[in-house]
Amino acid sequence: MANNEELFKKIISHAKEYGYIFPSSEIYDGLSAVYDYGQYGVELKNNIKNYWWKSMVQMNENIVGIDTAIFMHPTIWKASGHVDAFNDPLIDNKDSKKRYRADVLIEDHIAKIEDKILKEIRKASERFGKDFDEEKFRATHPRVLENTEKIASIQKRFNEALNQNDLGEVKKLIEDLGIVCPVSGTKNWTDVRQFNLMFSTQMGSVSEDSGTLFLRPETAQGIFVNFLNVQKTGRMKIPFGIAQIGKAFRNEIVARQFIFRMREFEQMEMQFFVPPGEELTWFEYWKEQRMKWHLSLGISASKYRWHPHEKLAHYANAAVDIEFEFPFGFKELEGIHSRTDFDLSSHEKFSGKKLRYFDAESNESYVPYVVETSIGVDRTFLAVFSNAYTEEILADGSERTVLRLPAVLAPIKVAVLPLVKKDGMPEKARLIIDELKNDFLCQYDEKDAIGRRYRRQDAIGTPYCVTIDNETLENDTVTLRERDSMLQTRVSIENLRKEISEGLRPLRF
RNA sequence: GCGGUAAUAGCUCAGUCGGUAGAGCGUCAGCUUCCCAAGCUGAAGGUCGUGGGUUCGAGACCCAUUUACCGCUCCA
Repeated sequence: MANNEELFKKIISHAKEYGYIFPSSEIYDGLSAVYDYGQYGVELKNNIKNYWWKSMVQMNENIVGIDTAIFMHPTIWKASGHVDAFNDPLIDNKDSKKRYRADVLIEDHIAKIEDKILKEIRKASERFGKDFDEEKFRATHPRVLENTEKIASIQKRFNEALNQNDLGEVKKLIEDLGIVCPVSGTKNWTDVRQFNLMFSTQMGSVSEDSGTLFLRPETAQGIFVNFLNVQKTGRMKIPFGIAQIGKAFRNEIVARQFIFRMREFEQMEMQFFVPPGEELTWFEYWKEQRMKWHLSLGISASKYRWHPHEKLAHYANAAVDIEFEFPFGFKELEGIHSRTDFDLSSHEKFSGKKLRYFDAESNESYVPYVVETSIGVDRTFLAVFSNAYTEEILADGSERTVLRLPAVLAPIKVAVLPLVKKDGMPEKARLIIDELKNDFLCQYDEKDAIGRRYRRQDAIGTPYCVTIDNETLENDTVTLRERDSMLQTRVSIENLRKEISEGLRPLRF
């Protein structure tokens, strides 16, 4: 584990040192959990997005893409459940320094009272044997009645406090109930504070007439609210999907682990609309498709695993994560959720607009069910990057740090290197770059010994180096050096583009 | 958000008892070099995270703050 921590630190500093990721606002001491992508980082990130987009929109006739605004009507977040579901009231115990969710503390307390009732029931059931009537017992036994009423009154008080956003009352409830911290055993509580996962901002230039908006915490809602627009203008027939790549914002309590959990991040989501009753079949289909996509990058299958959700979110009837083995352990990379008709139905309710699909074949109209695939761009970046980082010892005992990025995702595809900086080799190299730069992002380097230049390209993950030597000047052939194997082959300049293209082709899936 | 640790050149780090800042690597310029980093010469690069304080004098001591890491806490 200590080794992995070391490795993770090295990966982070490599990312910075080689222009992949910089801490945001670094010259002003940085901004917590916000990062900028550098000159190579942006290429890798764009390549990841492009690779995903093609796999969805280009490879599937029935999937189209959209790009919706980050600002959306505030009611959307009521409809989606984000306003209610993501306001966690938090409270700290001053002695143990432990933090709890206030609602969980109260629910635990209720559960304890519930236990007492169950104990009475068990005792009575043993006493009366098979004549025992639980319903009647619950309705008549004085102590059980008393506890049942207690639970009801706690729940009522708690719900009222939450509905009125009265956090003082929540704290008072905890104090009145005599709830103690399970660790310190004391009642020395801080005030209850609301933690809202969504960032808010003001629309309108004058503060008095401005309305509060949220920065979207997920891109999915932009798809749902455009369901009809896309379906009608694209003449889409169910089943069909809408894909989107875009930024989302969440006010995480603790945002750590580099770019794994950032406050501003980017998602690649696809919502697939299906007839009611077929959602679990499609859920299985997309599970399989998405795993194939990951494996097509050539990363070892052992780095991935499934994580089925036991506790489902308010909108889902099936959910599974694809987890990746990051240097800090297996963590969620992508989620595949069967979201039912929750979102579209909810938007029907809140907007008053019908969000239905008329199926001409079956002659019926229904609210489609949705299967979602949702993957983090930044997490995929981190997965690919951390998996690629390799320190190896070569046969001659020397060390090499190489980014074994999937070639299709590598920022620079080809480095063109004159073996020496004379005899017309630099000029020849420039001509070759002109040949290649339409198809591949190229880099020219003539500084330092050739070996050092190879290592520099290894460090940024360039899959191919083309080297111009004396022979090149005689017969128009160059050496093509492959990053991972370090093997060189002699290739004629006119075949270069073809050779490189083949090496950049991803595995089919 | 709480507790602990840390912050010196692009990177990794040294800096003695408090006396005006150093190395290696990297970068840049030039030389050399026909294929896998560490040949040669030269140069640039630091108000020591930031703000206060103690002191004749602070990179070092004290306080605050920011950021990162570790442990809690939270995570649709």
